[in-house]
Amino acid sequence: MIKIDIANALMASYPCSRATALQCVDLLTERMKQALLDGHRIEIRGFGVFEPRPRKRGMGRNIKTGTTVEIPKGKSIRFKPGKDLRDIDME
Amino acid sequence: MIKIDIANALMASYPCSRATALQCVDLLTERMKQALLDGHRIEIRGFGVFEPRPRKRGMGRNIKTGTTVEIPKGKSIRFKPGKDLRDIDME
DNA sequence: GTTGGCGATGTCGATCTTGATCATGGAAAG
DNA sequence: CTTTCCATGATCAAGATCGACATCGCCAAC
Repeated sequence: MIKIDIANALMASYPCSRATALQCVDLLTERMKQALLDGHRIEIRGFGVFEPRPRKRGMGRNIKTGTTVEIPKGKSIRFKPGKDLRDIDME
Repeated sequence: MIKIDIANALMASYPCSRATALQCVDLLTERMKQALLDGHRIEIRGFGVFEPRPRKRGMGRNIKTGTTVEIPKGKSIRFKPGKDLRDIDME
């Protein structure tokens, strides 16, 4: 599923042009992205929680060099699936 | 940031009632949730990728019992931040 | 059709995950 | 807007998983 599919889902419930639907999706993702970059946690009950976390790890590995490289950045976004998404049964 | 904040952001760009904005957000999250439960990967360039992954682990630990408990489930949703969200500098 | 974000690879250690419970607060109803 | 409801956070331990880097191919986005 890509952005267009989400837009189509929106169009199905709220009749509007595809361009409008895409802009809507883009707007929401952009807002969420900005909020995360701003360090805010996004919590959507029943879906999940996006949370910016400081990364404590400080090392990685480079294939070609084979040496341990330091990880300069110290943040990452963690997504914690909500109740509905955690209740997945393996098929 | 919670659902209402996202709805407000939508209302700011697309004048509509709060109820409509909330329904819109709820609709999108619901669609994404269903897609994930259906095993589909959701890829939004520049934001991130939601991907259902089979969990290979099969054990954990329970505090109260203090015993090793088996993890029955074998799936979880992984969110991989896109380029814009990975480029976070620690403040 | 063109651009460029994203996946996979390999290593190795820090991180995450699962479960149950109480408290907090997101979410929905009056 | 206020109140109620129930999902979510933290916790403990052990073990599996993720992550970063660089590059090419692929596909999302324009």
